[in-house]
Amino acid sequence: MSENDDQPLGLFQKFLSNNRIFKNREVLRHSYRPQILPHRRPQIDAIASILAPAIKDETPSNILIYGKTGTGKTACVRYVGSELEKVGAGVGTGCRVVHLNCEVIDTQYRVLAQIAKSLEDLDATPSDRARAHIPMTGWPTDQVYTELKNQLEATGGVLVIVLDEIDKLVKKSGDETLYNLTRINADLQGAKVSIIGISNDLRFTDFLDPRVLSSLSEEEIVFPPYNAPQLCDILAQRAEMAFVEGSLEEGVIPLCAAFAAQEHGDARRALDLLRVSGELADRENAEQAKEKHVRMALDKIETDSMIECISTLPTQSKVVLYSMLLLEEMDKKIFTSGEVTRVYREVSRIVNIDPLTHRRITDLISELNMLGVINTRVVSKGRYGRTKEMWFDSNTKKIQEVLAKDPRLSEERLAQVDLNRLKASFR
DNA sequence: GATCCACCGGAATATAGGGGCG
DNA sequence: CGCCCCTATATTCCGGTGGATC
Repeated sequence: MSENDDQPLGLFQKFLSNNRIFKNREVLRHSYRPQILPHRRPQIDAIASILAPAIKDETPSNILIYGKTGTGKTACVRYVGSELEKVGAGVGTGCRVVHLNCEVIDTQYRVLAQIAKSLEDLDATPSDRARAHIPMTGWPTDQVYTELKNQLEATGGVLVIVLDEIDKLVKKSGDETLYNLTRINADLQGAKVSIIGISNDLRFTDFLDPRVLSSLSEEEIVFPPYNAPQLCDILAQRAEMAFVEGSLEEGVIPLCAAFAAQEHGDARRALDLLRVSGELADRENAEQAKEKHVRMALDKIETDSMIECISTLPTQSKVVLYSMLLLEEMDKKIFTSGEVTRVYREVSRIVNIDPLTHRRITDLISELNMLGVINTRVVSKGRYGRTKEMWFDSNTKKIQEVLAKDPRLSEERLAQVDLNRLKASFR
């Protein structure tokens, strides 16, 4: 590690010379958009033919797209969208596409504001630039709505609004946004709006008003999960660009594909596996990425994402999580929300934090469950009530380490928690 | 079977903090 | 500044309930 310290550049020398594994690692990132999307021709054609009327300045049908994560939904829509914009510009009609990720932009206000903002960014003319743009907060929502309509009328043409992860939007703030958006055409003279909704959840339409649903799902397209051979094709295509020739052991790609196929055919996952496998091989100066690196990568990806997830938790959630760790330490492998709350109250006193109510804690517990940090299930214990049970299934050591990094949960403070007294109160 | 515990989880409401506008 | 709007977090209230025990 330190033999070349006396040479100039010594520290980074080996990184410069070492390109035994990767040729171009960027190709393996999610953000990279390949020109060819293998095994998605039918879906691309379907989207394109539905959107085609936009070129003739007619309103395309709204589309709902279903498919699990990593099945290429976003990539395909982006691809068709950019082609449409290109062709539209050539013919001289105004076709514009706005892409929103509803996981981030999850309220009606933000959706409307973001659409308007994207439009401003697209229309580069100075007069539009000069117009007062919509603040990210502050206005009444219907004012934003009116302003958006004005912007649309000003430029005319067809606007395709892509609502990625639309199920998140509906779950967090209901279908009012969609109701307004699907009706916006009725209020417009010169401009036309068409909506593409992308959803991971097949059943999210249960939450929708039937009128919204029928309007939104004039067309439906399903993206099936990739199977292992298809994933192999995708990986092979990228690997050719990303890896130095011969730096991949033969079995590596099929193995990555197989792992990812087990997990609902997630191409993103497969690419992560391949990239991390390469990185691990690179780091240990191996000639080739081998199958063992894939297995190491599988493990690394899992723990890395968990560490990231836990360390960015709000303090209160960390305290709740810590309380669960204490219970685990007391040899309670499964514990109820009531127990967690009791331990939590004790911990919150020592850590000097305002204690939350039980109700709030159940919400935090549910969040931890959604994040996959713990597992929960609701069980009835007959006469002894109904409660939510939870347990860890990954290594608690790592969680402990990550939590300890938070200054408010430092070792010294937590040493004050009287385990024995707590334990006694559960007998 | 009927009962009834200990909590679940929806809804309404409060609080604090971001901001615009006149 | 006061007034309004939006969001996130949290509290209060409460109807609802699965199934072991009576």
